This record gives sequence, structure tokens and C-alpha cells, in this order.
Amino acid sequence: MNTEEEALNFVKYGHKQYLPHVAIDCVIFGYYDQQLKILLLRVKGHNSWALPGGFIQRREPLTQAAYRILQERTNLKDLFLQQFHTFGDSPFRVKETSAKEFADKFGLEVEENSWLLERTLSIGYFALVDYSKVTVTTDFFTDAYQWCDVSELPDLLFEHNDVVEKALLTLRLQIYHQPIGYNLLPEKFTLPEIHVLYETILGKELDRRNFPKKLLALGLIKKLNEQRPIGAHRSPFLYQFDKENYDKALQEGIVHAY
Amino acid sequence: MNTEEEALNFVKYGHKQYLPHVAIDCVIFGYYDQQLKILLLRVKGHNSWALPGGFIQRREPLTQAAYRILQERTNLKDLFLQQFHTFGDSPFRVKETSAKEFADKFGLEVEENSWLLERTLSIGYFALVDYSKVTVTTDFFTDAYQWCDVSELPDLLFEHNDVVEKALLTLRLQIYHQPIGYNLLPEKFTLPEIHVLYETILGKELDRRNFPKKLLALGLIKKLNEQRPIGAHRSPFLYQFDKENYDKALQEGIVHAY
DNA sequence: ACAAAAGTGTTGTCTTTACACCCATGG
DNA sequence: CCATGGGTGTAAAGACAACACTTTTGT
Repeated sequence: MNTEEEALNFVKYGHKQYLPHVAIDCVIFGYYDQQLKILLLRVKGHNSWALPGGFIQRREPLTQAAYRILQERTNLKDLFLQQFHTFGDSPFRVKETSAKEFADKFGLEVEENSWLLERTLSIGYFALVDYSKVTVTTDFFTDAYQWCDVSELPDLLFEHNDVVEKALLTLRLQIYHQPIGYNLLPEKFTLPEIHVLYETILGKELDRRNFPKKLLALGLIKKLNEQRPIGAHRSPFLYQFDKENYDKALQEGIVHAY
Repeated sequence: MNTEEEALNFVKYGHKQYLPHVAIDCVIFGYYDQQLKILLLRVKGHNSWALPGGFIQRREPLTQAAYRILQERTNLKDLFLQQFHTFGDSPFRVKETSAKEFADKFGLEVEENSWLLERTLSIGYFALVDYSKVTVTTDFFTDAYQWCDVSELPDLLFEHNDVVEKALLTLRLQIYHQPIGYNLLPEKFTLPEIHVLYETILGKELDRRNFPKKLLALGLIKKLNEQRPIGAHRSPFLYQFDKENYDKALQEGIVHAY
């Protein structure tokens, strides 16, 4: 959807191809520069940022739609993607939009009865991606992107700030019973790297000596016989996820006792 | 919606009042006879059972719709209700229904272009209710109800078996970081009662002596100076949830360490 | 007095936390 | 040789798991 013609076509006839009343929004977490970032798109002709999102094709399974939308933006295939909440309470998600409001927001004239003006619930997914492998694609409605630190988010369009917050909460809870990191880190990583990643996600300090003990005890990572030169300091060893144990933990959960 | 006329009206004009393409399904957990039960409704003129559900009014916030639907069925106001997943992947949730299929299932003739035949995603909520306070109301589409043990579910309509399974999984995970029980038990309960409840939900045995220690240590329950006669045996003491601590734990989560 | 269920405390084991010194590397 | 960051082990405290006998009550 890159030309104005395609966009107008989408506005006018999109409801034939897509399900109205429901959309998907994606919180795409990437990890870079020791910070947890999320991908934001700038809405064309406007100074506001929003989460990437899209609609579900009429006969497309929901999960597949989420993967497609994500892939359209990031050109990534292999990633961790998870539904976390469906939003339908905020004022914006309760009422219809007027054509005027829509024109103000997106700079596009639509007819008063356009399907895009109807009330639309949003199904939230979050993804964990390897920042370095992502190439972002924008489309007609968006003219820029940025990776924004989660602690420095601007005011986003719609209720997207709430969506991000809920995604973060879910991620933080989840890290307690699922391994996380496989999709955020390169294949080989150092202990300090994964350590800072966990600290960043949880938003608190973790003991530098106890933390790797835990991961090793759980069998989630294994030490490689390689080191990575990092400049003027001692070279840290490289580690790798033990994919077998990792996947097992993903399925069974790391259950904490009662 | 109790008469055929109302039902036909709903089929024909429901889309003016309700959002099409999205519905809510409720897994209502009740606790009774030392078993975790869920509420099932029998679809009229049919031998199949289904979860209670309904549609969202055009300008009704999502959460409010879930509470309304639940209340219409159980006549309960104060309860724990939580969204857990939105379903849109199973074959039934991907394609449209034919008028014939609909007639077979619900014994009601609809026009081929009825809004009810369109693809409909389902937003799943689960509720924890005090079984003894529930009075179930059926409507035109349903002619019976039962509280069914979760381990003895029959084949349900649509993909509702999957929905129940996911709800159970969510509940079991949740019990590890949120207190559960306030809405499943009467105000005053005995230790054996809450003990069996937890065992039932988790599907495993919990030590009879360690279990209350934990709850008391967390400050979630407090002992009352009352006992309940239970026939030919020693009278157990009554306990109550410490609402203040309970609510705090609900918000902050009982976090297990890393 | 007997049967059935409730009440209660201790100990060993495991898990978690806290903590500081030496080593490698490049400039 | 210095500055910076990486690597590593131990001990104390707390949490968890396992376990059995006594009390109450109604019949």
C-alpha cells in the first residue's frame, strides 16, 4: 500500500478484503544499545507516532494475520510473537470516528460511511526481535520510523501508550516463567549482554554473579569455547541458548513453587 | 431474548445494536462439591453444550460488555472477571457459516446475508464465581444449563473445548502470582475448603500443613474465632480473606524471585 | 469406644542472596 | 602500568518439603 491510489482503494473497498471492527496492533520490542526499544511509525503529514498495525483478511487466521502484519513492517520471518490483550474500552475504541477527525489525523478524505470510521477493537500482539536483523518498511500512511526507548515514549496516537504499557507488564510477568532472550539477542552473546537485557526488561538490578548461575542451572544457556574481543578490556566468553532446553521451558513453563 | 419473535428480531436486526465480527465467550468457573466446575448452556433443540456468550453493543466498552453478558446469565454482580485470549484461528473462526449450517445448529432459519453468518472472532473471558450465589438464566437459544466438572467436559460447540483449556491454563499460571479464591469461596471458609480448592485448580496435591502456613505468611487469610460444626467430626475453624492484603497482592502480584 | 476429619511443629534440604578480589585487554 | 570491565566462589539466611501424632465430634 504505497501509492495514494492504493490507499484510497483501501479506504473505499478495504472492507471487502478485510474484517471491519477489528484490527491488530503490534508492540515490537527490540534490544539495542543496552536499552529495550519499540518500533514506532510516524503517521504521514502529522507529528504523531503510532504502533504498527493492520487488519485481518476475511479468511485469514488471526495468528497468521499478526505474523503477516509484522513481517510487512520488519521483513522478519523467525520471531517470537504473542497475543497479550484485546482493547475495547478507551474512548477511542468505543465510538465511531468522524470523517473530519479521520482527515485531520491521516490527511485523507473518506466518505462518511467508510468502514474505517467504524468502531474498531484492537488485538494487541507483542514481538521480540533481533534489532540488527530488522529492515523497516513504511507505507502510504507512514513516512518515518524510529526505535524508541520504552522509558521515553512520546504521546502516541489512539490509546497506544496503554497498549505498550500492558505489553511491558505482560512481558515482565512472563519472564518469570518463560525463557526470554532467544529472539532479542544474536545467536551468540556474552553474559553481560544477556544480563543487561534481563535487567532492562525487568527494570531492576540483578546480581552479576547469581544471574548466570540461574540460567546455567536451568540449562537454558551454554558456554562456548569462544571469546569476543571488546576493545580495551578483557574479552568476555560467548554463550548460546540451549535450544532444546529452551523450547522445553517455553512449553512447560518455568514454574515457581507454591 | 426469550421469545421466538425477539430471537428473529435479533437475527435480522442485531447488527444495528451489536458489533458484528466479534463476540465474547465466558468460561465461568464455580467451585462446588470439591470440584472445579464450569457453566455450560444447552443449545435449544440440540444435544450440544456451549459456553455462555454474547455480543458487544455498538457503543459499549468491551469490559462492560463482558460484565453484562455474565450478569445476564448468572445474575451476579460482584465477581472476578478477566480477559484471557482472543480466538480467531480455528476453522470455525476463519470462515463464514452457511444458513443451512446455522439452521442445523440453532433450529432457526436465517437469510443468507445475515450478520450472524459472518466470520466472528471470540474474545474469551473467565470468571470465578461463588457457585452458591448463582442463579442461571437461560434464553431463547438455550434450554438448559449444567455445572460441569472441568475434567469431564463433553464435546462443546465451536472450538469451545480449546477455549476452556486455555482458560484453565491461564488460571493455573495466574494462581502462582495472584491470590485466587476470594470469588470462589463464601466469605467465611475453613482451611480444608480452601486447601481442596487450590488442589483442584492446580490439579495436584498440596501439603496439608505447609499450605496454610504459606497463605498465612503472605497475610492473605486470617483466622476467625469461630468454628463450623460439620457433623460427626472435629469442628474446623473459619477463616476469612484479609481483603486489604489480598487486593494489594492482586495488584502487585506475588512475585517469585529470579 | 470408635471412626473420621482437623489441628499442629520440627528438621533437613535446597534456593536465594549478599558480597570482593583477581584477571585480561588496549591504550 | 593504568583504567575498565569480565570472571569467579562461599557463607549465611530464608524458603520449601517431608513427615505423624493428638484432639474433637457424633454415633
